[in-house]
Amino acid sequence: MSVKKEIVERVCDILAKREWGQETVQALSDLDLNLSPFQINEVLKQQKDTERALSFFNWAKDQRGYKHDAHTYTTMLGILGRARNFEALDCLFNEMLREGCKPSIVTYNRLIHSYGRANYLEASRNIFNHMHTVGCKPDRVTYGTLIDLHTKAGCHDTAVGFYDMMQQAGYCPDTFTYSLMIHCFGKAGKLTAAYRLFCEMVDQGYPPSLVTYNTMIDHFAKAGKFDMAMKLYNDMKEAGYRPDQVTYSIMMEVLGHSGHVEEAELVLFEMEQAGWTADAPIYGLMVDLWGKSGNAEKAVEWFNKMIHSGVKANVPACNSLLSAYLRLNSYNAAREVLQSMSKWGLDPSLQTYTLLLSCCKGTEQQQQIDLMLSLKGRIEHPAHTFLCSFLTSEPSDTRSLIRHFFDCMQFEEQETKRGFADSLIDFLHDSGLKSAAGHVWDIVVEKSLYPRAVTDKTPHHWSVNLHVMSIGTALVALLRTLVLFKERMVTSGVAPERVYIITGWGRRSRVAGASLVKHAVESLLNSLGSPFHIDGANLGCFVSKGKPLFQWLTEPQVEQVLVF
DNA sequence: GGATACAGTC
Repeated sequence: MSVKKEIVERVCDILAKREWGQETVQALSDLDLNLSPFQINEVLKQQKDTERALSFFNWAKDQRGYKHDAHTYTTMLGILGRARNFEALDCLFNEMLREGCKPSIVTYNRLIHSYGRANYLEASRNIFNHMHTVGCKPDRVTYGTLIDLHTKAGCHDTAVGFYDMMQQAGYCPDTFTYSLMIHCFGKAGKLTAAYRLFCEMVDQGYPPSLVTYNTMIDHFAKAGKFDMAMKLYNDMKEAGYRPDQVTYSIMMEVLGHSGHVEEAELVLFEMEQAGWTADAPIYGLMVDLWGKSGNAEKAVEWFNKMIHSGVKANVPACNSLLSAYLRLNSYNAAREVLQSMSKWGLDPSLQTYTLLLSCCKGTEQQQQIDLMLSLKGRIEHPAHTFLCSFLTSEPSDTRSLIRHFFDCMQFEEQETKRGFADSLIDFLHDSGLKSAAGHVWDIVVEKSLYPRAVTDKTPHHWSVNLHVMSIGTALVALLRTLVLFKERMVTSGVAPERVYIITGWGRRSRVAGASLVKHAVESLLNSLGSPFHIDGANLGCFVSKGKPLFQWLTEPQVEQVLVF
């Protein structure tokens, strides 16, 4: 081992031994070394604990003749970003500038990533714009990071915008960026565009990576195009890739969701034969698949298999098991899952609470309601505190309460927050608390949790997309959006040519052709005598023209329904 | 020497 490497290891050992303190400082100075920024950086990279990393970083700063460089600052900024300590991160970045250390492209890329992963997307875009003003030219990684962040937030159009910008800036897409965009189009439901890019990358001489194959296979499979998924799976093997855990997970999920959970089990065994070991997420997937198929015995069997194989249960796996029991109204078993979680030191997540909330619906037996409430009350999650204060608050306080709660949930994934919001709105709507449900909808729109729900295809075509929502959320969203459309028409004085209400026709529901959302929307529209109708081949889409729509919206009995 | 992607709770 080189002397340089040995020094780095000795420093790491000292740091790992104890909490940062006087003893650490003494031990470091006993080494009597003049560490270079390179070595400091190597040490920093190995630090898992943010506080310790920062103490070491500050200690280094005080060493005689030492000065941090762009690499060490960047690494430290990355560590703070990962810990979501933005106060310290801003402070350190300012210090970097003050010290005359010029941020590099990597520094900016890390900042963009740090803010974006914490859902501060606007801050990410501001940094991107700031780069231009200081003459730092964004590179492929910058664009790739922004594409990924916006894809994850569901802002697919913005992601495409960054892809176009990247090409205008003179960068051709590479394997990495192609994979990102294929994922983006797939997530946006544009399978054809995704596959077109896949073919384009091959034509351009960029070989698809294992990740590209996995992504494309997943999107084909989720869209029900199993022949294409299978073809790519074979192509992938022909290209010399061996399926990895992700490939196997994708296959298992597809099989499970199309009613072939036993085949999914076989894939897991095949995966083990191929030398991979099942981890908590893979076991969790089996628990989930059996649970969703209504077989709680098999779900718990796999859960126990996980424990016995020495894999520690994680929160998602527990949620899957909990969900399996709740689905069958087995509240005592559900309670035991919650107790086990607490015993294992696993904190219930927002999803745990969402599951319990979704179960509070459609129950008329007082005994079941009581059981549910006792389960929910057991959970120490901010969501429970929020819901309790929300249900008892003065109407004038509700909006600020909701806003504050979602502010506290800043770091949760969009999808998770959307799931909670959906259950909450559905629950409130179902309980007859329409006005409260409307407030929640307004705030989640304000927080961009449904970036694709209300869109304008062109200035003359407006649409609202309800097809992934629960019934209650879809109805609340529809009424609120109609109010919005009406206000737009009033202020602009212009009526759009077409207005679309997209409900889906049930492709995603268990029984094809039976969309509960569509039926609920249809009855509401019919009961109010609306001008919306099914037009053309899309059975899940209601259409109307702007002018008759405006007239209808101003009818007194309609206005009455819209005010809540 | 420092930075980016795929599956898995709903």
